[in-house]
Amino acid sequence: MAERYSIGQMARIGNCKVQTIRYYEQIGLLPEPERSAGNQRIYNRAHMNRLGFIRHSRELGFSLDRIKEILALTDDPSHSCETVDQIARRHLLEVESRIKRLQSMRKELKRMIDRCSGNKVADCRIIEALSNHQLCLSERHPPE
Amino acid sequence: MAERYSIGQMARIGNCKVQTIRYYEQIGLLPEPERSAGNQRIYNRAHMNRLGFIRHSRELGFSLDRIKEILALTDDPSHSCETVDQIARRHLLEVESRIKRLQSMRKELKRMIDRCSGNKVADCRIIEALSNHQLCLSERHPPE
DNA sequence: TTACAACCTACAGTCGTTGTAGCTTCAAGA
DNA sequence: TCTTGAAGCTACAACGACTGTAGGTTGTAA
Repeated sequence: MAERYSIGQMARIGNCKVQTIRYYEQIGLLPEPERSAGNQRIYNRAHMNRLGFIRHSRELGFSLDRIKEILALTDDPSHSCETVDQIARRHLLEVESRIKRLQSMRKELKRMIDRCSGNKVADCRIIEALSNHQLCLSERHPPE
Repeated sequence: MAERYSIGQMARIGNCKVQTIRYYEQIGLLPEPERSAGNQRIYNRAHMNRLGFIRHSRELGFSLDRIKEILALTDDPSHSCETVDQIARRHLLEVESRIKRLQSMRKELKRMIDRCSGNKVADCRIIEALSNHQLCLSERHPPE
């Protein structure tokens, strides 16, 4: 019943290279999986999901250390509520700031594409839209 | 009238190190600025905005190569519409996929925090929420 | 006018990954 | 059953995007 995945299948679904997965194992982000008689790694669905989480988080720009921290929360249910609350809230603030910035990037890209369907790219304002120093500041001094 | 910024001020606003800015100059992502009599870099508002765009994009997980591509569009208004359209649309798809993933991350973080205000972290589902392989797949085979 | 922070170049080190070399294992068809 | 080619293994070097350090110079404010 238990699904079994080779490292190659993991890499395909995680949208990364085989070596990346071995690297995650090496630094303790993924647990050492079982091995086949011939010493090849055998993963299960839990590994797959964990890798999925890591890869999405990486693509969204979070550091491996940050990801490790979040995973630790979910690995050990004995964490105090304060700890979870602190880390999760901090992460949430960052996630929300990223959503905001991506939304303004989306708006400007759409504007660019629309305008282009006219004829000239003459005045592209994507830089102005995203240089927006207010956003930086609000991230560094979150309103609390 | 023209605002003048030192490399240190740039770094502060761009939320990065001074060396990072020199590095961007070195690889041609930022233009060489004027220099003072004593050979120190002098930036203006345009540099500032450009740096802001780069830094936001980086924090949102885009590669310098991708950023260079987008900046090239805005630098040279003589690009053909097809080029702009292609690159901008591709970027837009990725931005939208990231927004989606961040939104599901946000949802799970909120759930985590709420639940915690009860008492136990017992069942955290952030991994399941974000391992979501549908999302990967839809990104790699965007619905066209 | 001095003293100290901020700048300069040049180069080494780090993090997260990717590539290469040289070998072994697995699976599928002759 | 044999073989052959893809996929796996370890070990280690190289890459992209920074970050730190050394050793010196400039800018500014008391």
